[in-house]
Amino acid sequence: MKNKYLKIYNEIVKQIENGELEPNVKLPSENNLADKYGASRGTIRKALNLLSQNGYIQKIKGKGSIVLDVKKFDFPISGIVTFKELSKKMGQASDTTVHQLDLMKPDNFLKNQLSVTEDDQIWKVVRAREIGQDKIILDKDFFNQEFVPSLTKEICEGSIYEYLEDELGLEISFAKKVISVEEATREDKEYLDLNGYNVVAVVKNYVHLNDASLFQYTESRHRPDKFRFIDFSRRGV
Amino acid sequence: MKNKYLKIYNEIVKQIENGELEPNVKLPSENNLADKYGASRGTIRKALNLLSQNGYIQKIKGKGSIVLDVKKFDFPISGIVTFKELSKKMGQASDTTVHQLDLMKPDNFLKNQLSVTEDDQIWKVVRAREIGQDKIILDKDFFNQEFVPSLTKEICEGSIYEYLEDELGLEISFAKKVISVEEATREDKEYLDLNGYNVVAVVKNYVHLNDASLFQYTESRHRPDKFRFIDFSRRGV
DNA sequence: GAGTGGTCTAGACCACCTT
DNA sequence: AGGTGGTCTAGACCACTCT
Repeated sequence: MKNKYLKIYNEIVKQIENGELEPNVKLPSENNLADKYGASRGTIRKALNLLSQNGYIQKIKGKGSIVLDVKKFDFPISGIVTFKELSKKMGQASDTTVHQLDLMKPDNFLKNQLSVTEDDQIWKVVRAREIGQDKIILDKDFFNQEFVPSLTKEICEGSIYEYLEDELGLEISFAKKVISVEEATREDKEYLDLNGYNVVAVVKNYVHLNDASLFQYTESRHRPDKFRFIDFSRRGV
Repeated sequence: MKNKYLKIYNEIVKQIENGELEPNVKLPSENNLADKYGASRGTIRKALNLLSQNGYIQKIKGKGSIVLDVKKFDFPISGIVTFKELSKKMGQASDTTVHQLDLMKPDNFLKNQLSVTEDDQIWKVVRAREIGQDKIILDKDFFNQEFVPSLTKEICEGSIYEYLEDELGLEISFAKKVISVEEATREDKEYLDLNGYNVVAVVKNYVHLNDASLFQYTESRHRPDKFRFIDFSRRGV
């Protein structure tokens, strides 16, 4: 993290999360901060815009920037977050069971979801996620082998993302998520503790790399009473 | 719209949505665009970053910016979108039935959701939304009267947002949404065509004005098979 | 009128990719 | 080596808010 604006951003985030900067107090003005951090106003503005986008502050023209009550915005899953990060945030014991790990030819469904041809090979990973006592989430992951040459049970039991980013150096860039509610399949009922529910909340995730290529399709199927998705958005942009 | 970077952004958006700029083609370089639009590189970068955030392009360091396939990203409800905009996008006939429109004292639940005191008065609006043949969405809106002095049945049958923004000049700034799945209440069953479902997809929406004050709480309750929520997000920020 | 955030400019250096 | 996007600077003018 050598970027000055990121350092400034992170420092202020820490101060807000610590409580050093309390909700509703005003930040110093941009010119003030520029002096304080030895940066130009442009760099300060870049940091403040990040804070604004992520719901930490509100900028008001002619007045200043005020700190928002970030505690009221409990755990933000907005964006791309992995199961491991999530369960850590919730502070609960978690466990992963790998039910399937195969290299296969894409069927028609997958050829549609991932942009692959007949010849490509696809990794299929099916994992049940346990938080607290119950198996609550069924993750079905599909990777193009072109990007992920090898995959082991051990990797799947931990965080595949860590492996992809740290070991393989893949740079995940953006994702489209589609959230819906579907009837529970036989597979859902077999692998999850559905507690009598006959529907699941489904998050379909299309993950792209830095060069915009689509390399992963994921379906995350949640027991409805344990599902929450939080979205923070600003009007206009 | 007098901002130069917004004009440039909108021009390029139009070109992408028209098909003048096809997916996977490279945009001109930033220096090129700066000449072309008679702007500085900083202004061009502002426009391009907007395009990137909204899923129109992908910027790749050292190479250039490429156009993403925006048609694959069908209707994006990401962010704050009103029912009227949504039904227009889906190109279907739509209808709104106002079941309740009252000025009331806040109960404990509302005092928690909205930041109001005993003395404030709250508008409560309950509306059923029909798309196609079925009543699919039940909207329960709560406004602080401090911000919305008067409200009529006619306004509620159209778009409350248009009224708030155009007539009252309120500037909606940001919102937090929480998506979950809940058991259908007696109210849901009474006002909606639930088709046998006993759960609903619920979007709880906390809407803030420009000065960060919370002025509206909304619950949008959807029949599960008709519910979709789409989220586009970039990693890191 | 003084202070604030929003926009825009012109120039500089860097890391990265292509050739 | 030359082009590209990413960062940073210093200065300018504007619209808005407060007093």
